[in-house]
Amino acid sequence: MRLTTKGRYAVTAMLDLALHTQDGPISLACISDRQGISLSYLEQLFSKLKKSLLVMSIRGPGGGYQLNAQASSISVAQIIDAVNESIDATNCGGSGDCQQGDFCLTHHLWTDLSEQIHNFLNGITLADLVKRKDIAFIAMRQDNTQDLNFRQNVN
Amino acid sequence: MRLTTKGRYAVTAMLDLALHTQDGPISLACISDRQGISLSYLEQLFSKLKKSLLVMSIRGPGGGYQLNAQASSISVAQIIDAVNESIDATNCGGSGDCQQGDFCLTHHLWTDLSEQIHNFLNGITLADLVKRKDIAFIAMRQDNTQDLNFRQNVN
DNA sequence: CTAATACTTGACTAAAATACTAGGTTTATA
DNA sequence: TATAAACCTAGTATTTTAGTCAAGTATTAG
Repeated sequence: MRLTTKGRYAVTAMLDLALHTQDGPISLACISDRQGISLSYLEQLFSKLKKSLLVMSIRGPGGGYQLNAQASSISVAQIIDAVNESIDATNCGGSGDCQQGDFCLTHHLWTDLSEQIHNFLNGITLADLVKRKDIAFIAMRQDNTQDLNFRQNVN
Repeated sequence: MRLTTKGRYAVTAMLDLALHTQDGPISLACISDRQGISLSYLEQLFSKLKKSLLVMSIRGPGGGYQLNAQASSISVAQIIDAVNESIDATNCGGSGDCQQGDFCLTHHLWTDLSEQIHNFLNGITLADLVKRKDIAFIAMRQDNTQDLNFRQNVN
C-alpha cells in the first residue's frame, strides 16, 4: 500500500464523480477544470480505474465517466490500489528466507503494518467521505450560503 | 501523510533499533547490513530522525544510534512525518477559497481522510509492532528454532 | 597523543515515478 | 456531417527516490 499524490488525485477524481452521480456522465474535461488536474493525466488514471472496474465510460458527445458501483461499495483502498502498482517491500520476494533472523523479521513487521493500513482504508468508502462533508465543510467555510442548496442535491 | 518506500525504510530502521535496544548503541553500518539499506541513505534518514528527536546518537568508537524514547511512545506516524516533508494537498494553500464549491470540497474531503490515516498511524507504536512479531513471525517461518532464543532477549 | 571509529554535511548522480504535452483514432450524438 | 467525448500512443519535463562520494568533525581506545 503506497500513498502518494497519484493516489490522492485518483481519490479526488472519484470523489468528484461521487458528488455528481445525479448529473449523468461526467467528462474528464469537467473534472480537470474543477479539480485542477491535467486532462491527459486524468486519462491515464481513468484508464486504470476502468480496468479495475471502478468506473464505466460512455463515449461520444455528452459522454463521460460514472461510478461503476454504489459509492458505498467503493473503498479508498480499491482506488489507490487501482492506480499504484503494488510493490514488494521485502528483499526476498516474500519467500521469507532472505537472511535468517532480523532482516526478514523487520520486513515482515512492515508488511504486517502495511496490511493494517490497507484494511483501514478498505473500511472507508466514497459514501463515507461524502456523508461526512456536510459537517466538515460547513465548519471550514463561513460564507457557504450558496453552497447549501447545491449540497442538498448530492447523495 | 505520504506512504512511500522512503517511509518504509525509516520504519524498518527504527524497528531494527527497537529490536536491539538492549545491545547498546547500534551503528548505521550494522543496520545497513541487516536491513539491506545503503549506509549513506541511512545517514540521510537518520539526520532527519535525529532532528525530530526520535533517535539520539553516540559518537566515537562503539557509538551509534538509540531510540530517544520508549518504543511504546514512538508512533509510526511520527517516523514517517520525520522523513517525508509534508505536502499541501490543496491548490489554495489550505485557505479554502480556491474556486468556490466543488474544487475546495473534494480537497477538503481528501485532507479529512488524510487526517484519519494520520491518526490511525499515530495509534501504532514501535512497541506494538515488536510485540506482535512473535505470533506473526512464527506463523511465517517453519524453521525458527535458533531464532527463539534470540527473540527472548528482545524487548 | 594518535589512530581508528563513527557521525555530519553537502554536493552530486542515476534511476524511477510523476505530471503533463501533443497528436492522433474511434465512437456516438445532434 | 460536425462535434464532443473517450481512448490511445509516444514523448518529455520535473520531482522524488536512492544512492555515491568526499571532506570534514567528534570521540575514545590504546
